[in-house]
Amino acid sequence: MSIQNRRKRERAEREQLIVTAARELAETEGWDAVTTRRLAARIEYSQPVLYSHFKGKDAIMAAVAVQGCADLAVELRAARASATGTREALAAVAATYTSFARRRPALYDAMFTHLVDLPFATPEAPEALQAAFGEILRVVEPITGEDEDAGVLTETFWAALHGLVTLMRSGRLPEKAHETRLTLLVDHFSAR
Amino acid sequence: MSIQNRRKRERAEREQLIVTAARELAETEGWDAVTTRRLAARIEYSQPVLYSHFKGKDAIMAAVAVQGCADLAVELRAARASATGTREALAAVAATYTSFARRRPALYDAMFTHLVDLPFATPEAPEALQAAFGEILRVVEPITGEDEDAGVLTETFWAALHGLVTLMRSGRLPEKAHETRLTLLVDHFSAR
DNA sequence: CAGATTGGCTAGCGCTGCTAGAATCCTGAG
DNA sequence: CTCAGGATTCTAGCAGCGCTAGCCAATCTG
Repeated sequence: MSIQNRRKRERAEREQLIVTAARELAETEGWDAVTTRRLAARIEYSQPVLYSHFKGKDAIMAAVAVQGCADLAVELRAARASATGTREALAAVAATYTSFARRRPALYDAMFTHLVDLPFATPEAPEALQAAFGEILRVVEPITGEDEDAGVLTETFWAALHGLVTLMRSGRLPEKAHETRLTLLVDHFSAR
Repeated sequence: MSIQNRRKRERAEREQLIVTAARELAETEGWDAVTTRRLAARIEYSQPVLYSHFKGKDAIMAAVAVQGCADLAVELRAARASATGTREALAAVAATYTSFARRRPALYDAMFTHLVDLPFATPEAPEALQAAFGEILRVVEPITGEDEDAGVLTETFWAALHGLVTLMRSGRLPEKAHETRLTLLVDHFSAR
């Protein structure tokens, strides 16, 4: 019995090792550098071992994405907690969100840009993902109008943040005016 | 002289053929299906011919993207022209923008999602790109506040649209509430 | 200790973007 | 009309990709 337990534990550890290695490699050299060969070399196993844990490269990215969601949720929660007013909380969460995306671009891409077959807007979505969304929801709720749906408004606000981040990161929006754009967005959402 | 002219013309025609074939292939089967081999077969030339016109696959995508911008600019202009009030114009352009992205996802990706080394927020940006941005700018200008910059506000509004589109297309936002989100966005930007 | 089973590895498939060098075609001079 | 020279296009191949079939060794079971 205990032997199987140890085996299972070792497997889980190795799986975590893969996810961590993939994240680190992606964060330092970008996702293009995360090839199955390099990843296998990094964890000091052969390629096929990866496939005994994950269906394919996309599944590994998905696993990294889920962990990223947890990280993001933690940061957003802290931002929300440290802000006082409703508008301040919205601004703080927005700033933290975009900051996260800029500090950890590879992680952000795995979470929200790359095509990963994760369930998103359903109850089956990973817990960490729902937690991150929930943090945004909590600061959007207070600025939701009578005839508005807080969930849908949160989606809209989130999308706006996502757009700002991705367009800026790909060089389509100048970095210079980022703060201004963020302020404009928060203004237009919190003003009544 | 005339012979060189003919050659130049034929070269230009072939280049256009490549761009068109790439766009068609991408629109019917996605960018993953646009390999240099398939593209070469489609235009009935060998692979290296592509590289005598473009630096690489990315450059071909960039060329497709520029044409796509022209298409988008035309649609946005029509939408703007057919709307009456300021809020209606904003809503019409927003709806047309998201509609374009949903109708022609591959084209949209080449323009705004994929990494293409096109100059964007500079005077060197392709004319078609500036035209498309200008169309959005023109409907945002009237809703710009006293202490706001129309250009930056346009960037913000555009980013919001982009975020809505990309998150929805990747399955991260439910398609169902799209219209509602669009309305919310336009409301919050046009309301004073 | 012998046999069954699990698990990892080697090797390889079909594909990718891209390119060096051979082959072919066209042009313009004699 | 012929033919060298230059431009142009093609064949063939490189290195690397994601992924997998099948072998081999270590481990567990009776």
